[in-house]
Amino acid sequence: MPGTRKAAPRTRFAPPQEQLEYLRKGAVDIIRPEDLLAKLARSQKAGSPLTVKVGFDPSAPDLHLGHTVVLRKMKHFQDLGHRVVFVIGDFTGMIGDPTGQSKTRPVLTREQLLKNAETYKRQVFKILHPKKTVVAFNSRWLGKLGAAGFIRLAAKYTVARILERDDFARRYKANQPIGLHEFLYPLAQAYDSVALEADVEMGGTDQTFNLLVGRDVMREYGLEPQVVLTMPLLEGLDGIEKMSKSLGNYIGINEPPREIFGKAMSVSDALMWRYWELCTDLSLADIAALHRRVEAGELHPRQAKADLARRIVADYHGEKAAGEAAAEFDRVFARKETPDEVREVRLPGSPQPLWVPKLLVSLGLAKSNGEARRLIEQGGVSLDGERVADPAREVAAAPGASYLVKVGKRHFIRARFD
RNA sequence: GGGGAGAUUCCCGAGCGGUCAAAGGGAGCAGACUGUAAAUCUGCCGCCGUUGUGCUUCGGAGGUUCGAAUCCUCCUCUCCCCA
Repeated sequence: MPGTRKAAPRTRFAPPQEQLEYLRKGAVDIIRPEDLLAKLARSQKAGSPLTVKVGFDPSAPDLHLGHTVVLRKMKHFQDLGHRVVFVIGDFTGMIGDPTGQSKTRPVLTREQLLKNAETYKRQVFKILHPKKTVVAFNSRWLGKLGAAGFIRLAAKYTVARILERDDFARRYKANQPIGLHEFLYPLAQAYDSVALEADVEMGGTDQTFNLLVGRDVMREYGLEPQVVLTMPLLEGLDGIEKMSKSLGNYIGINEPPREIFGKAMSVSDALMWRYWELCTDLSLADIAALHRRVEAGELHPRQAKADLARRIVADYHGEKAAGEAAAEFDRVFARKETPDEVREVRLPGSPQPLWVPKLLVSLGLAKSNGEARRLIEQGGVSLDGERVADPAREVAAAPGASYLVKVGKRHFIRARFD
């Protein structure tokens, strides 16, 4: 939508070349660097910022470390004085990004949307500058497009070009279904760039195709193509798949400090360097130095990892919480003691004794009596620090009774009977 | 519109009338080891407190059979080839 761009007060910008170097750090690819340089130069001359756009899916407002890789780069743009637009894809969310097989998504109500947007903001502003960030919903312009407008948009691209997208190509070859509407996703996203007259669009490397379509479509609408900047995808805790909520290999930035710490500690030694690089602000040179010290045996890898975990927690919960999480971790795992704070669950008391598997199920530590039983048989359950050996074991459940239940290495719950 | 192939437990994938709660792999969980891990090894991995000639599951609904994931009919969905 032309005219969206507000006339910003003249700002002083760093030399274009310097800005480019700063933005390059950590980026996988910039298409094309010379275009970016030209835009930066023009922006500096005019004293007006570039518009940098990044889109986010509205249905999953729980941000994890993987998202922060791009967010950090957005912040770099803000640091340089540019205008960052955080696009919430409420319209495109109806389609669902074809990246990976997405299931049919529920259409969100207006209320849910606003709620999700709030959740987003709360998390995103742990990294981005609140005042320097524009939040926009893409239904604002895509919703107005109408059927005719959409057809005009679709006419600007060809099936063959869409099929170039490796995700589509792969599915097509593998005889897997591709919904027609999925073809529209990249186009709708591209139209966001048209509406915002984006100078730069950023995303993970898996977004490369979508981002490039943006360039083509902008050209079709007579606009200067955006520069595309891609950031690496952070591997999840398993070190293989990309971090994602559905794979369960993520660290959510809203998770409690000790969860974040524990999860960060669980990454492999090799992967830890990747996290240092993509999830902290430590410079590449400093990370390399750290790496050398570990290689030389001067620094124990565990220590390096603990420092990493601590930094990550500190970013989202502050230094104090990070220190506590570290101490807690040490206590529970290194010294195998009980955490100082254990979640307490209240259960209705009864004069009848309670079968331990049932106790585990009502505490949510097992899905069925059978599973609970197996856990006991495998020696994974202890009560008040004592391993439960007998799956038939019963326990008094009179009001006032209380047990410290431990399942596996790190699930502690205090059960208290009322 | 015509012809063909297919839908199996979280995922991939075997099974093709009983011996199937269903091979194998992956994921997950527990135990051992450790530096928290990773790697490795071991065990578990539908439900049921009496573990059984028990119950529920193999896209959906019926049917054949003493007996069906396996055969038949219809339906839904997917893919391929032809038009």
